[in-house]
Amino acid sequence: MPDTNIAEKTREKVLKAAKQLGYRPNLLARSLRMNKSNIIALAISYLENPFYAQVVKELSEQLRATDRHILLFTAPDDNQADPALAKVLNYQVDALVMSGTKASRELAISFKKLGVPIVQINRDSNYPGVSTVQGEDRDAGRIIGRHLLAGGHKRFGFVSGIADSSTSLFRLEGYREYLQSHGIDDVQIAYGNNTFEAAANAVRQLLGSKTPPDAIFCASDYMAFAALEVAKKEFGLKVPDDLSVVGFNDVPAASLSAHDLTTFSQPAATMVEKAIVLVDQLISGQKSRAQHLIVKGELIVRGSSRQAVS
Amino acid sequence: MPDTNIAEKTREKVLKAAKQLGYRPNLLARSLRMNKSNIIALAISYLENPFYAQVVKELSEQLRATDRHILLFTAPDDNQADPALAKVLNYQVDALVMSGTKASRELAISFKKLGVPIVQINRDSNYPGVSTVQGEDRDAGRIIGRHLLAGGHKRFGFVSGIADSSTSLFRLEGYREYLQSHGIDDVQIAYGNNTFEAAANAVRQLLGSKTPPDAIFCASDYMAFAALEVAKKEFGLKVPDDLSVVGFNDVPAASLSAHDLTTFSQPAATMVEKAIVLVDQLISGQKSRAQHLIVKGELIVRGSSRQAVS
DNA sequence: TAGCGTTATGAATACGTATTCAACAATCAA
DNA sequence: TTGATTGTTGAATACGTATTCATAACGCTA
Repeated sequence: MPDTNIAEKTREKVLKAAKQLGYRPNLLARSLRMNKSNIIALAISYLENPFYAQVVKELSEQLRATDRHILLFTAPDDNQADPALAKVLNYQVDALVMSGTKASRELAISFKKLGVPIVQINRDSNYPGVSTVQGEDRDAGRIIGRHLLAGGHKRFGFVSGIADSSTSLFRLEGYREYLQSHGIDDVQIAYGNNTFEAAANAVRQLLGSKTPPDAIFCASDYMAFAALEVAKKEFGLKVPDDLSVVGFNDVPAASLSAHDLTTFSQPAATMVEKAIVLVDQLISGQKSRAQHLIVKGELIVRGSSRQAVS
Repeated sequence: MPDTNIAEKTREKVLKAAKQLGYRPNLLARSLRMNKSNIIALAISYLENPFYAQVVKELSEQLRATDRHILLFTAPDDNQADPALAKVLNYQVDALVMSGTKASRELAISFKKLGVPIVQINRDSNYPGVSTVQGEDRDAGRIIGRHLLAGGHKRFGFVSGIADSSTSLFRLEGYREYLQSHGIDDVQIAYGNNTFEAAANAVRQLLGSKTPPDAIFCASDYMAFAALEVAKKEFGLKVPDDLSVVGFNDVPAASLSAHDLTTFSQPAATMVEKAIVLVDQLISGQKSRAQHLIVKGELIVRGSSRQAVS
């Protein structure tokens, strides 16, 4: 280990070089030489949804501690990350973190071949080399089902994200499962695709049906805001008297009295923290196989859902 | 120009190399050689404010058209971008775009020395080599002053961002100027520092005073949401009967009936578009001096402010 | 003075790309 | 056939860094 050497001379040099000559190490050259860029690619969708904005913020801030930075890729939605990511590998990034979107199997395999770990936040995956950090989707669905059933609701709706999004599917499964085991077989489903407008349309569809639900579980707070808007403004419904609305994520805005949204929490900061731990373990070779973590949350009951009468 | 050559052979090579060998050009090596990375640094604050999230999204998407990507730096607030940016220059980025934060004079000079253009979105600067894209801050302040005065208000408040933030200062100046020219000398100012909690405290301070304002102009929609929350929930005020609240940006959520916020629009997409034009002109040497652009907006009157009686 | 271990210093190499230059083959005109 | 022109190819170089290897300096002992 030839690195614990002279003190005075090195100090002199460092001082001279750094200050006097204004020396700036070229990080690109270093990366080229070291085969390590200290750059993490982040592929993300739905930045207008505060949950994902939080993910960006947290990842950037937490990564700063180790002098790493984010190369940002935005994807249109869950299934269209690949085109944006076509050239990620060319940047020699140390890892790829994805949130609100996912990699195709082919892309996952390309990454695996090159030894670049992929960690997905808030999406499932069983592709080789893809690790995940998820919330308690299925359990949360059950808990929300229980909460709504206990509130005396009769007809249940669900506003999903993109149809094949794992998070939406798991949440729906838990929801359905609980209701089914209590004699409710019918859950009306509409697709909000994680955008405000599509979610508003989905709610219009649900509430405009012959037997509109009196309880709607939305797969994200962001879509739940659209639900509240449409229900109150367009259908003149009182929340929670005529309709209960439940969201997911516990985004800060959910606690505003203007929304007062019942929701299931999913702490972005914690999820990002775990994702970074995974990235580090996978880069260092400490773990070689893909890991799958769950971050716990809890039901936050607020005014948008009718309470159980006891 | 020796680039329009053989067709068959090149095709063969490309096909062989690209597909068969899985060749991936190393963008870092290319950048090193070309002295051009196709990477734009983005320094941004307040990602929890949807306006800035929009900026990130727009910049990323618009940059994709030219195959450039964002290296992301998040700063705690207006005045603390420098530490985060300490090593930007080492990445050989082609330009630095800043929004919601600004560079120090020293940093600006470092960038100028190295020929790396800086473009600030939504912040002013007269530092050498720093271009800006701003909204109509001063005019907007005047227009909001006129709107509120016409609404019959008597006591005027202002919730500012960080004290020395140029946008807040300009907006306040226009606001004050209009009111002053109509005989109102007193504007009560409190500092919300662009965070929700600080804005809530600022509003508590304003509304808790002996002569609380009946009109509050907040320097951002995000802070205006805090104002609405505090006014309604903690002070039991009716908006706009007891208090009018006006924001700035016309963030999508402002149009929700839950907020129904009167505001002055500032289109993020357009601002980003102009910023990219500036970046391109400055990189190509088409323009050498710093440029300063204004993007127009308009007053969007909604239910959070009392209307003029005619 | 030669020999030894420690430590500093200098030169060389490689990372993967783009550019440049020289060499070479092929085509065509004289 | 020769010369000129054009097109094609290969080798060399440079970008800025980290590593490696060899050399040189130093203090000490035999």
